[in-house]
Amino acid sequence: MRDDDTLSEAFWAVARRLRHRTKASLEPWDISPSLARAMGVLSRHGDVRLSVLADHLHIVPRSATEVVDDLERLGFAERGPDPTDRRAVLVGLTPAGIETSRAIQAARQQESERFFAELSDADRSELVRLLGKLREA
Amino acid sequence: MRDDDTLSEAFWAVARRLRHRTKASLEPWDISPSLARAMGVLSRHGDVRLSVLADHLHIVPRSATEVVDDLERLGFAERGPDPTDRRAVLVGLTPAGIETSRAIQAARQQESERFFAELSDADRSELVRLLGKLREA
DNA sequence: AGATTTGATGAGGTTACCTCAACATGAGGG
DNA sequence: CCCTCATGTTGAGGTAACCTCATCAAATCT
Repeated sequence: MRDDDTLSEAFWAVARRLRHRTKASLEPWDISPSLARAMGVLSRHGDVRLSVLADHLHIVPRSATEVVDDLERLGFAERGPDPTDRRAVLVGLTPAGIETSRAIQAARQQESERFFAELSDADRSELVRLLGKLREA
Repeated sequence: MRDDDTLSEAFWAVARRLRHRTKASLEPWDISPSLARAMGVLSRHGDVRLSVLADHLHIVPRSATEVVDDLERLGFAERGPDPTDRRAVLVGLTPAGIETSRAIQAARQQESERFFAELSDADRSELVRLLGKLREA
């Protein structure tokens, strides 16, 4: 009964394919997956502290500093003071960042749709259900 | 109907969890996931050329050189000449490598079983079916 | 007020890759 | 047989996306 092994193997094979597709869909903007993810978080949450951004990305704050550095360099995000705590930094998208983020999310969603379109509607919701079970701790 | 987006999100959430588990299961041997993968390939295919190992790992040959360097340093693999081509190098596991590889694979499978045990038998085969569809080009 | 905690960042490290160039060996054509 | 071209591996050097540890200022607790 070693199809559990087959299961994780199959899972990673699909993950690899999905990852390549996702990466390809970012090509028009010449932006890395990790920056795109960060922009997604910022577009969903508005101005947040750097440490909050780090939490959402599941990285340590020090690493978020670098992500924000990169986004600032690209003109997609900017730092501002937190009025309630002078140690803290609030990070938010610039107008250019908002626009780009929207475009990226649209493209990414299209890619995702195309990828999972290999499944029927019924199969897709089945997959959602199964993945939902595996997400929980 | 934008649950396609939810789908890839859910997929990555599960991937993250599975990756952490897998990594944790390697702790007793203090070996990196990439070396463990390479040992898996070597244990399945016996002595292979470095470039063949690279193919299996989906990395360029130059990177396989480094993987083999590491495995050799750990005493788990060794290089030998290819009798049919003096440019080539055959890589194989040492006895210690074979033993360790077996232990790792057992542990890894146990982890995988535990992970997917959150699903019923029926759900598991359903997931295998769905992932199978998504694997194809 | 003084001690402790917290938020961000400088310095430096790691993993797992990559490209490009060099070098030896092998294979095909004249 | 020699010459050219292709192939297998590796040296040199680079990158992305993380990490830890130390530092420093600002906030909070006692």
